[in-house]
Amino acid sequence: MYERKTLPNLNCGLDLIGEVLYGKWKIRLLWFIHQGHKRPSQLQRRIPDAARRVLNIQLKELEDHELITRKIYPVVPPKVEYDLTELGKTLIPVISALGNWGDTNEEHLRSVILKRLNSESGSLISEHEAESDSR
Amino acid sequence: MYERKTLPNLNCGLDLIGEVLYGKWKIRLLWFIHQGHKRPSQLQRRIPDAARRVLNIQLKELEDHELITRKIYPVVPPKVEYDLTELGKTLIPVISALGNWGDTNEEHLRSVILKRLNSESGSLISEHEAESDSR
DNA sequence: TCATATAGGGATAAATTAGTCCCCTATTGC
DNA sequence: GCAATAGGGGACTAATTTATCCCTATATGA
Repeated sequence: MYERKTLPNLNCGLDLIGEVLYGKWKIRLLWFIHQGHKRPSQLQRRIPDAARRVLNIQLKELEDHELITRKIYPVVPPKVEYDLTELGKTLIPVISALGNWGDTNEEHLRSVILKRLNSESGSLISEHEAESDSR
Repeated sequence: MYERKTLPNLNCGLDLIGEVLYGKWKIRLLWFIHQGHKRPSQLQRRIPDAARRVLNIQLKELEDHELITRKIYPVVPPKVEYDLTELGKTLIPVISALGNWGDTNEEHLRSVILKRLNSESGSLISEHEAESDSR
């Protein structure tokens, strides 16, 4: 396992929430679990861009941080279910606020993000290509 | 400059906000600017753990994403001031919600974060050392 | 017998982010 | 001239996070 070389800051609330929420897929995992997609395979289907391995690791971290619980049913084939803990549930309104802000400003955000990407020279994709599926 | 090799997901609001808010110090930068610490040197004093270089880079990203503006006064020695844009201002309540959640659950979070760090084997620091300044 | 589904993990590589070092500009003050 | 102040940036390295590849186990169905 990877071993940290520097200690995280844990001074204020923002440090703390950052520590448990950073991770490319964590917020989505919490959200989908909240929506009732509790089994690993369901979550993987909802987040197809993430590698299985990575979801497992981030789920484990969420569990270690006590935002979700992991229940193993002793059946074959194996069955596992995640649920939000009480603490995890209190995070839902916050995540919801984040998502709403993003949705509200969707156009603007997509535009400035793509603008920045394109000006990075290599230009992975043009702003045009991004909208029309010309292939 | 570093050039991305994979495109970010920009499907939903959570993807979008993630794209503009990820970065170790960005949320704090927005927060402190909101509090009136507008000049680079002031921000650096408020966030001493961050390297100057890194703050500059993240400030530039926030500017590119139009969450802050950068005003240069043509004086010597140079003077620069950052301000939140209208869009940036709408993010303040969300950041505030994040911080409040972290503050509210401070004890629990610090405890589980440290527990996880310690169990990573190397044990950078003991839960004890963390609280008493025994040196 | 072989493929499928379910859940998971070790080793390793690639991508990304953060941090360090050193240098530049121009003025005021000693 | 030299130091301090204020704000930056290039080149490079280190830290961290994400992704890939491949392997385990068991029961069911074709």
